Amino acid sequence: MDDKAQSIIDAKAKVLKALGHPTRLFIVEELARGKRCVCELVKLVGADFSTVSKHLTLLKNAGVVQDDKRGQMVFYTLKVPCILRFMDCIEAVIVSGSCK
Amino acid sequence: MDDKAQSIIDAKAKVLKALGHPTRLFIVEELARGKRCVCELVKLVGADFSTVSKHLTLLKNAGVVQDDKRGQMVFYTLKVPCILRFMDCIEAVIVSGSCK
DNA sequence: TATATATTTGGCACTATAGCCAAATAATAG
DNA sequence: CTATTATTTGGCTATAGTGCCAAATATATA
Repeated sequence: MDDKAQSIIDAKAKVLKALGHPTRLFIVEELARGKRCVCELVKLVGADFSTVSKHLTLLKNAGVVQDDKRGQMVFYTLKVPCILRFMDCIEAVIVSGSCK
Repeated sequence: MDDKAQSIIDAKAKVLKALGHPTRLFIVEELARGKRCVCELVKLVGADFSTVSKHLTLLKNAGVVQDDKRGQMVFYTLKVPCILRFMDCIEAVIVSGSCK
C-alpha cells in the first residue's frame, strides 16, 4: 500500500474512531436533531463540562462537527449529516447477533 | 437516557470503534473484495500474525466479520457489507476540510 | 472595574489498546 | 507418532484515551 492510500485509510479511521465512543456518538445523534450549546450537551450527557468539551474538540478535529460562537455560548452542529444515515447499517450489525 | 437506549448506543459505538483503526479498516476494505485467509491478510497488512489475529477477533466480536475454518486455514468474510457503502460518507467528512 | 457565566485547557490518575515474542492449539502430511 | 503449517492465546511493555478537578480564558452584565 502506498503512502497516499495509507493516509486516506488513516483519515477515515480517524472519523470512525471519533464516532466510536458512547458519549461522542450520543452527542452526534443529539446534534442530528439540531444545534446545541455545550451547556445543553453537558446536561444531557451528565458528565463534567471539561469532559464534554474535550469530546467536542475531538469531534471537531475529526471533521464531524463545527462550532459557532454566539456571545459566551458555543453552539455545535453536525457538519456531515450523512453520517446519520449510516447508523441504520450499524444497527444491522448489532441485530445480526454476534456482538459480545 | 434509559438503560436500553444506553446499551444501543454502546453497541453502535463498539462497531464504530472496531472500524476506527487503520489496520482493521484496511482489513474490512480488503474483505469487501472477497474472503481472505489470515495468512493473506498478514502479508497485506505487514504485521505480526498475532497482531492480525487479534484485530480479526475484535472485528468478529463487534459483529463486523465472520470466520470460516477450512482445514488448517481460517477464512474471514465481511458479515454486513452495507458498512462499505458508508465509506462514501466518511470520505465526504475527510474532504470537507477540517481534519487535523 | 468587579462579578458571574460559558467554555477551554492543563494536569493528573486510571484504564484500555497496540503490537511484538513466545507458547499453545489445531489440522495436515509423511 | 513426528514434523510442519496455520492460527490463536498469554504475557509483556509502551502508548493512547478517559474523566475529573482546578485554573485559565472569554464574554456579558452590574
